[in-house]
Amino acid sequence: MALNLARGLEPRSEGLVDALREAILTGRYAPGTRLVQEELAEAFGMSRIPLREALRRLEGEGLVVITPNRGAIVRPLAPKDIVDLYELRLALESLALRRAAERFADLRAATKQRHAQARQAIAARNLTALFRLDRDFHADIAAASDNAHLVAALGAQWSQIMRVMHAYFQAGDYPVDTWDDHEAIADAVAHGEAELAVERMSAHLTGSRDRILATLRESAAR
Amino acid sequence: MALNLARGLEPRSEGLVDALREAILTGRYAPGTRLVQEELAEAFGMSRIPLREALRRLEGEGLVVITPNRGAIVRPLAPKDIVDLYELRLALESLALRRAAERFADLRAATKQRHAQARQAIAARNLTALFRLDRDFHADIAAASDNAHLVAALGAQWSQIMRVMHAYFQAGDYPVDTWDDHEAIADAVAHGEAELAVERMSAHLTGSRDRILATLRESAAR
DNA sequence: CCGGTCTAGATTGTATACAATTTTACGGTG
DNA sequence: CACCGTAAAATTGTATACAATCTAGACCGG
Repeated sequence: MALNLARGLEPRSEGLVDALREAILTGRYAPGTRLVQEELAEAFGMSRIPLREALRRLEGEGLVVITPNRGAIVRPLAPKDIVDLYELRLALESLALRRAAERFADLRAATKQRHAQARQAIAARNLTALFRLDRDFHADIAAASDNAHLVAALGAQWSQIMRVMHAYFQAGDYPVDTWDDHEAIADAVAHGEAELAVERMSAHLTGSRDRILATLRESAAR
Repeated sequence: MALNLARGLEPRSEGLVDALREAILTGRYAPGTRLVQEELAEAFGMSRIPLREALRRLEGEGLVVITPNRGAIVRPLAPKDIVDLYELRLALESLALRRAAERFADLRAATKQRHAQARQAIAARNLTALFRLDRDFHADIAAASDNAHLVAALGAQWSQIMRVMHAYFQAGDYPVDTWDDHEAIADAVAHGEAELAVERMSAHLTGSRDRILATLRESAAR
């Protein structure tokens, strides 16, 4: 009975959903990629039954599109999707910021720490770490809203955006001033200045969105 | 060549997801209800394989909670969930209204027509029809926003609220002034007065939310 | 009576096998 | 060469069977 703890005790499909989601979010399965059941089942070392269940789960999350009798693909994302997603996201983040500012949530220390870690990650060209640090900031704000459904909605939105970024970004593309923006937003929240925080978030997201759109156009042109 | 529109030709799990979702949304399976696979498979006339896939799909949509080796239940909803959902919903509806007002979307005729149909439904004590008419108004606004992701987010939110209402409402509980509110909102949108529309929506939703919370408390007390 | 085993039944998890459908490859025809 | 039918291969859909796990109740010692 060696390492049965990691996998042996829980159903196969449990870890599988996370593994598949991770692979889709990190772009290992890029938008539009066909997900052939037997290949995946082989790759993850199980039969097609739990695999199919995992695909249905991800279909429900909006990460996968399943067409009857024709199989599953990673949900494609058009430029219009990016625009729509960011529009939606600003509304969600604004709500989160207002709720966080109401209770004077103080994320300044954590944000500052992430800023330092980000410098290291940039030096090391560690794109994955940068994404994670970025996500953590926004997740902290969402959590500070104390609204589980808002957290879920923001999480779903982040997943979609993340897929494009991982698919088309290089380490150099990551905007340097991200972390300054974050600190400015955390400051406003800590002082209870919700509308200032929202304004800063709006600028932050617009910049981020336009950079993604530009990168997407570049990739399409090549 | 041949049109494969026929229902009989598509996989069993397709119609199944819709049937199960419908049953959950209409409260036939109320929040907290255990969903035993063999029972359901029997009821829908198929084996557990497609049924399990449907449950996973609904899990991804947030309507069902699956615990490993212990089965699925209809996701429970606490009063706090209602509050959070309405807070989220107002943010989403506001965004939709602003986008709809930008393009002076004119929903007045459709809204007026639904008002008339609602009168009949009230007279006939047809609660299901009332819910559908209510949903159609909000779905129209969402559609007018021309943002597919916003539509999806609003749809998910509506599903959650709908479950509580179906579970605890009687026909008499449905607020009469709903349809006047809708017409007032449609008027503001048609005139491009976004902020007025938002203000009216806010009042509309607050009233709706408080009525649900009151009904919920009543049910709990009994 | 209380709290703790322990076993039988109920229920979930998944591999296998096969049916249904789509895709691909191919040879004939104009 | 393009255009079809058509059969083979690939792929998806699902029923069955069995293993793994949980649940409920009987039983027992305290």
